[in-house]
Amino acid sequence: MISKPPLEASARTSELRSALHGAKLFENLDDAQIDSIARRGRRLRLDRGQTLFLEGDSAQGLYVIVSGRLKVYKTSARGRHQILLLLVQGETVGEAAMFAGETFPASAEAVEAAEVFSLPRNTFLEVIRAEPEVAMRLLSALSLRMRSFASMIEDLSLREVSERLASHLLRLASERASTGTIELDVTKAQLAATFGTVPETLSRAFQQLRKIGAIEMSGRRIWVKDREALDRAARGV
Amino acid sequence: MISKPPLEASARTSELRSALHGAKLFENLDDAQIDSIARRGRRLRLDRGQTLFLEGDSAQGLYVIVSGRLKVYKTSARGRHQILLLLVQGETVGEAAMFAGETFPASAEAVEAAEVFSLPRNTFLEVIRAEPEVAMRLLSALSLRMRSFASMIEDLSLREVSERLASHLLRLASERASTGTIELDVTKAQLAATFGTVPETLSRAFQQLRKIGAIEMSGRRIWVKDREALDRAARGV
DNA sequence: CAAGAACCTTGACCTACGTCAAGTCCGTGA
DNA sequence: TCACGGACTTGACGTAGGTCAAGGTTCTTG
Repeated sequence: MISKPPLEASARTSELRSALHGAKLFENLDDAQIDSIARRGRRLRLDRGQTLFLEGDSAQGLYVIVSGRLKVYKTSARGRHQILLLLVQGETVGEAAMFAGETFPASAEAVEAAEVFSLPRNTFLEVIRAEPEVAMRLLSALSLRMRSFASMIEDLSLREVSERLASHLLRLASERASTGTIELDVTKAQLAATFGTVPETLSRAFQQLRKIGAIEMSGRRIWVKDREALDRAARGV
Repeated sequence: MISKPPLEASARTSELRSALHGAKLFENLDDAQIDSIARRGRRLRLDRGQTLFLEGDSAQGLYVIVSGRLKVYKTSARGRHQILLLLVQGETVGEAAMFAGETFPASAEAVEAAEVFSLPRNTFLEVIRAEPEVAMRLLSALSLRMRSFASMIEDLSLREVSERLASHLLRLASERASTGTIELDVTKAQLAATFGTVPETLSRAFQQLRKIGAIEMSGRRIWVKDREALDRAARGV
């Protein structure tokens, strides 16, 4: 890092600034504030598969994803995984651990090479106290996350795997307001772990949706052939 | 209500004040502030089984439990229930809906006769803006709830019913720092719904723990006979 | 106190889904 | 070009746990 020429370093600094600006949490801060935050934290590079923290680690502060992707997950005694969150650029993790308890309730690792910005607990608490707007944004970020956790609980407890899959595909199809084509951006093993299941079962759920004519599939590319049917499958009808 | 003598009414007002004071959210506010809040909200009485709100209802504001108990739950298409939260005096519900989305993501009803205090959205937002400390407490309340949701997800996805039950009993046993006797304060049907299962399965899980000598049971009273065994059962060994 | 109505348990049965074991089909790198 | 590993699929199988039905026990309430 030290050996890199200044120009490169400055390019990367501005990349960091824009990433912090891009974080919903800091959206309303001005350049001076962003700079001050940027100066007070550290950057970390993570290779694919590298761990950011493990469940039970003491929580040092807040992490902002600058680039790449991370998963936050729980592991069972028998080695299965449940993904709680998939984080992309601009998202944050570790906020909750700062306000409740001293340790992380789950583990985090990079699913592809990533760069994260880590802000010490106290610095972040200062920012919150100085900028009520940041606190408000944090409240809404936590609230959204709670909502998504609540629906994961609902899914795990009350809905079948193929219903969860169908819902997920419908959401993707509408988000990417697309031609009816979806390109998965995660491996199916990861997708399975976000649904609380295993690759084999996910695979069978895909076949099930194919059999009723709701989708066609090739690799990670999926075509929605019959939205009505997909909708019915999502509702368990 | 109108027919009640003034003395009664004033007694009930002070009961409300002390309930608001008892709410972690408002702990640090002084009497004048509490009074101002008390004046700006409404009281609601709920009979056992009565609904406070349904999933999808538009979120009016914040509710503080003054007395009694409520459950917050999701319902499946097939009529099963998953309890997300059991709320007692001093706890609040509806905060998250105020910051994320317009509607409640789950339903709430009284599991025993209850009284709740309802504070309009805008009033609560004013309080938060005026009192950063309230925002901080709200952040920690949401963080704690997130943590508990995360562990529900873990339980549902990665642990068996008897493991969840054993953990739950261990927690109760240590909280009530007791003689090894636990008195359940919910019906077993409700307990089942908090574990994401049905009464029949919960009943069998109890028998399983009894069979290994971990507990003895009579009605809602449970004796922990072998803490070691219960601990092993909780960890799935 | 009687009579419901909840609540709880038990047995028989069924199914969704996890596990184990073989594949197949890539893409990458020597 | 081959081979190796990772991603994905498919089949066979076992089981946790959901459903249905029946019966017992404990609370409510007239």
